[in-house]
Amino acid sequence: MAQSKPPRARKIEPAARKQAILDAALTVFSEHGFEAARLDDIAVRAGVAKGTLYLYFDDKEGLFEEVVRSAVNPILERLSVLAAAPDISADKTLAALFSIFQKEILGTKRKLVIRLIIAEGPRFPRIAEFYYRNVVARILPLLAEVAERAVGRGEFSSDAYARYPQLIAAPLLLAVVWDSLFASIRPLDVEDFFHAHHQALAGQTRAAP
Amino acid sequence: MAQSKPPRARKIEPAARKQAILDAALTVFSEHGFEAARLDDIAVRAGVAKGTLYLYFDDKEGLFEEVVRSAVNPILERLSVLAAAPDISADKTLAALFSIFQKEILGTKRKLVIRLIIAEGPRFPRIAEFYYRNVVARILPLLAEVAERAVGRGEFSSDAYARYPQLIAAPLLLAVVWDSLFASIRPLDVEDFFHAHHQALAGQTRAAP
Amino acid sequence: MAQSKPPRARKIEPAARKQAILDAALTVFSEHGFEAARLDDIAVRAGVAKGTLYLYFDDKEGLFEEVVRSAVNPILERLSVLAAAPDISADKTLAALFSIFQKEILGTKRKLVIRLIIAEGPRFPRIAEFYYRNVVARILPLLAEVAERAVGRGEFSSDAYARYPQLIAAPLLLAVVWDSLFASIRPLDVEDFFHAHHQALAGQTRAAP
Amino acid sequence: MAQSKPPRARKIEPAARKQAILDAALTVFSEHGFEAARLDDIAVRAGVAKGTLYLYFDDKEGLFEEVVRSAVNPILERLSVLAAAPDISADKTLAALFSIFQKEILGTKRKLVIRLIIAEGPRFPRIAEFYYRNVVARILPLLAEVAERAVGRGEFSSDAYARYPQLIAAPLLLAVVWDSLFASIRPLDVEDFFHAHHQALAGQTRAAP
DNA sequence: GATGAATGAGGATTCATTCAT
DNA sequence: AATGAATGAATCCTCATTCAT
Repeated sequence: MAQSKPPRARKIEPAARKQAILDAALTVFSEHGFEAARLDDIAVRAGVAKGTLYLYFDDKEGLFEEVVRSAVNPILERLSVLAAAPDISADKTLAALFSIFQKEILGTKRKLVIRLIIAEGPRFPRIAEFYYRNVVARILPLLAEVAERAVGRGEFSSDAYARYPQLIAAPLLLAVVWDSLFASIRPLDVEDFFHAHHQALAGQTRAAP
Repeated sequence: MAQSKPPRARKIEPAARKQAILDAALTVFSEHGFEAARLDDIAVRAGVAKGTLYLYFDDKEGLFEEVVRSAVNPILERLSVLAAAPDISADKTLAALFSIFQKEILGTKRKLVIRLIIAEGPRFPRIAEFYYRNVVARILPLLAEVAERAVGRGEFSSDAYARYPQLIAAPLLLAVVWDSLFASIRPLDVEDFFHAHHQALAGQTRAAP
Repeated sequence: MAQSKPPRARKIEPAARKQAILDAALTVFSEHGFEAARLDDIAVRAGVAKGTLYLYFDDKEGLFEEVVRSAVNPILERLSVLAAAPDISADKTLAALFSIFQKEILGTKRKLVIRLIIAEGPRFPRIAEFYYRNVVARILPLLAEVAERAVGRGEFSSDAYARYPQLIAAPLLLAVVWDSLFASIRPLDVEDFFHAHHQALAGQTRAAP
Repeated sequence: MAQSKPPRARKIEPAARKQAILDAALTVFSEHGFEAARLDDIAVRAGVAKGTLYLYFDDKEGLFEEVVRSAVNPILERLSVLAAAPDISADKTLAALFSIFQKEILGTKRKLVIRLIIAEGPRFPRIAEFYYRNVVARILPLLAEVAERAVGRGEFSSDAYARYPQLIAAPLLLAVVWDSLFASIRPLDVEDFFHAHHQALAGQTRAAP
């Protein structure tokens, strides 16, 4: 009866397995929120046993925090692209910003992360702080700088944008929230919306048709 | 040390009792989210027994929905004030809007409701729709009208605000979210922020100091 | 504004009110069993407030016991009729027994009491004992006496009935149980069933058609 | 005095564990009825944790139904034995029937199931129907057949038993009910009782002593 | 006496976490 | 390392009972 062991499923890279769990967790946390999310669902969706989760993460909270952290990383990378080319016109920078945001955030599951942070942030101060330090505190100065130059060149209609770059980002936030709450009631044409925002920033008026 | 139980609460106006429960529920739901909120906590905070909650509400969901509905009502009332005086200048209308928002929303627990809706809306479509129909769908046309007139009079720098009144509201949303997430890390001077937003809308630049 | 008090609902006899409660309780206990029966339902059905139940009965158990006791009383009365005329033929006595049982028990809510006793008796030993002393211990000797005379006269096919009068009563019990469990699946023609039982007791065979 | 928790139960055959739960549940349901039975008690008696019950059964109702079904199965098996030998005399068949009933039902916890069905059947129509289809509807034709042959051979005193085989079974039911209600007040000598029933069926009279 | 709002103990069920395999 | 059966703390909800009116 000597028989070699059945060909065991190809060894899965631990890193890949961890990523599979994070992906599954992002989906489930987004759908149900932190409390209502069930580790069982995450395990099933990731194709692992429930106990396996604990080999990669301390507990439900730890998993949640890593979900957010890991989903934020790609955002950081895109930011550095913007940051690396600060000399181009405000026009181009904004176009890039909106385009990146639309393709890399609204068009992916990462928009779920933003809603997760808004929804669960107050109960996870570490998450809120992490997000502030790594995203908010890095993008706002960038936007402020762009706005300052734009004001100097007359590209922006008001220097308020330089003092409060949040004004530039606010419609992006609104788009995310609108999409999660009202998409099925009244969809938002994000591209046109961002375009209008861009016009407003520049103080332009659309040519009469 | 036998201490007699506290005497049963004297006759309390049922409406007052219901309101006490709603107040307590708003606080607890806001602090913990729908799932993590414990009815026990709500009961204690409202000064009633657990079972009493069920005399006033069907179940946890029913209580949650009424919390949102009842907190939205005052907003509706303030809106009708704005709606009733549409002929004044955009300047004054915006000033009133920002003032009302700051005093009646950000300055009260009602800001918690907005965050609750963002956080739990996707899992309570009825809530999201209720909020859309009763608040969003009523305030946006109002803002659009103000913007249109303002554009006609040259008060606004771009007609984009007339097409997308969400652009006027977006900073208000950001203020709520910022307050709930980052207030302790970096507070936002809301008054100044709204003032800057007002300037941006008008395409004005602050006079050099 | 001197006005005589509104004509208050005619004072209800306390006895009548108590009976109304007992009637309602019998129905509800029968439908749901002791544990699952809700005092709220009983109160509503009796047309009184929940607290009123406690003016007439100690608690749920006390109410249950009185329901059974009071429903058993009429049975006792009918028994004494049978007992009072012991000299008639077994034939007539049995006919009277079956008729009474059918009309006064199976045809009324009292059949529910028998099932209640079977169902709840083990948890209410006082009830079981009460029923034994007041019904079983009184009817069985009666049946035994009838059987003895019937055997003497050759009216019964076996003296086993005199030793175990339960054999005479067993089909009555079966009829009650069958009715409560299987009536909707396969109804039992009780009249014919009792007639057959009567024949069996007498050792008779139905004439070929 | 810190005492370590008892070591988690060693690997137990799942089937055995399920059976242990069913056994415990039968006992507890019988003692208290469906509603009053506490799952806690069942779990403790079965030597498992509360949550473990839900690994094997959907909920309290599901557990209850399986208790009945699984306790009925052995009855069915005994029935098939009787059914397999239909050619022997009525005398022997009845003797076997009474003997099986006494040993396998009255002598075991299965008698509790019969009372459970009587007590809870009306609120569990599925249970009542299951019992009717699998036990009642199978045993009655068997008894009818036995009775018919017995009548033909002159072994039974009346053909009523062939028309209503329930008359043969009624004393068995009575024995179960008597045992559960009156055993402690006045025990029933079941063996003698069944013997008397047998005599009555045959129309025999006990020889004078 | 009657009422019914209020109470709070009790129990079914869920699910994060553990650990023997 | 991976599994998933087992655990039991936690929580929603019910309902018998009380008591101020």
